Amino acid sequence: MNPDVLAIADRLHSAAIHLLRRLRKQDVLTGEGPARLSALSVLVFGGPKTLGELAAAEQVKPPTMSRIVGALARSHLVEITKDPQDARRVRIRATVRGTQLLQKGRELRIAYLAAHLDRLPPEERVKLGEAVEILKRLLDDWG
Amino acid sequence: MNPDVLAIADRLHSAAIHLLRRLRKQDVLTGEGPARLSALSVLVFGGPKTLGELAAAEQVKPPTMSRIVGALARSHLVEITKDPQDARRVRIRATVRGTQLLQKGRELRIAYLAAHLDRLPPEERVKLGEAVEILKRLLDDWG
DNA sequence: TCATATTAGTTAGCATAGCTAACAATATTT
DNA sequence: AAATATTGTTAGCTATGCTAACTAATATGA
Repeated sequence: MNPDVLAIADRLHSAAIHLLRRLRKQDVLTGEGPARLSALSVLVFGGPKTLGELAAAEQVKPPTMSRIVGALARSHLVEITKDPQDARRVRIRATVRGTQLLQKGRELRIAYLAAHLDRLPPEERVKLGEAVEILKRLLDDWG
Repeated sequence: MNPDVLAIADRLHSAAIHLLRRLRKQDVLTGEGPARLSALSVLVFGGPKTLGELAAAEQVKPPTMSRIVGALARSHLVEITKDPQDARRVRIRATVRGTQLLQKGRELRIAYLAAHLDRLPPEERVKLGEAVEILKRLLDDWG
């Protein structure tokens, strides 16, 4: 096995854990946890979804997503309606308030990250941006 | 504010969340959760630490680390001894079994990641590796 | 048609992992 | 010696992950 892959996997794992710990400290300022913000983000950028679709998009089991959506609904960040075609299904969509809150979280995260990303040489920032795209594509067709 | 930074922050956040959700499914095969494996990793690669040092390294509060270390000790993955110089302090170090378990987790993660990283063109894999180094350095002197 | 099977979500209950507040024990400082 | 500071632990809250077991609704097919 290629040792480069070993090192990349280790460091990627570690970096992801520590990055999220940093960002979580900012995210809590929105009053919602990371799983809720992430689900909300899918709804804001990807449009309305059923619970099952949302669970699949977030790589989470339906009961977990059910609770997350319930909390978002109680905070009036999403709206739940029954599907008229199939009464088993629920349609979930972000409210205006949900969209605004996501935007606020984005700004908090940016203000925080920017202070650090700005210390990188521009070419390193570009490299990081490219790598994030690679990683995003990798995750999208992960299977 | 540079919109590139906004996009990078968003996608980096999202990618980190989704990557960890994927990897967690592998990590549970070791029988220990991600926070425990991460703390164990610090001990294995960084040598023995006090509880406070470990909490700081993991960007977590002492009570959280206290519980994590307690669980690791019950599984005989770390050993706890009192500091003879200062009886308030505890020294925590990985046992042989802890080191072996970490290695096993590494192998599981690799086997899983490698199957996906291998599908990337080599130059993209190199880019990803470089970006991870940039990110690691950024996190290390985050402050 | 009506019985059965499948699918979509929810509820209940468990574990991990984060936090703060309050405490105990030990060192340090005055 | 007494007050203060440091180090960890305990108790108890919240959030997020899971599986198992359930309800309700749709699809299938004898």
